[in-house]
Amino acid sequence: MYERTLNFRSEVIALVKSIPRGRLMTYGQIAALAGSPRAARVVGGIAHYGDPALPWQRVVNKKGYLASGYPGGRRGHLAALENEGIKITNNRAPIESLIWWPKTK
DNA sequence: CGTGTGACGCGAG
DNA sequence: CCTCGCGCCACAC
Repeated sequence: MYERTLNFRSEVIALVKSIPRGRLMTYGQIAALAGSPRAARVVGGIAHYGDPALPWQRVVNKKGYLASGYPGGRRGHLAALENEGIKITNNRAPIESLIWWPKTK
């Protein structure tokens, strides 16, 4: 279906908005839930050019490392995450314990 | 309207 | 263990 692409952007936005404070999701995870498991890059693209008001600070890469293009750089990203109670060590977040799954238990 | 780049991820070598 | 390359979609120019 050709409306898959339109849904993709909407899904990504909806997913990002649904991430609770203090929780994290990965780009690949969001991409997969939005319908394209290998479109992690696209999520990054939406993050940069899309709606800046969304809580993108709760989105990190699979290793838990911070985003380079975040406003203020990794430093700004780090500050935003620590502001939510997430402890960052060496530019990396403990995603294993903070990862958030919207529909999974 | 066509092309390039990007806040990523994973398989192969 | 490491480095390299492809895939994916959106958005800027």
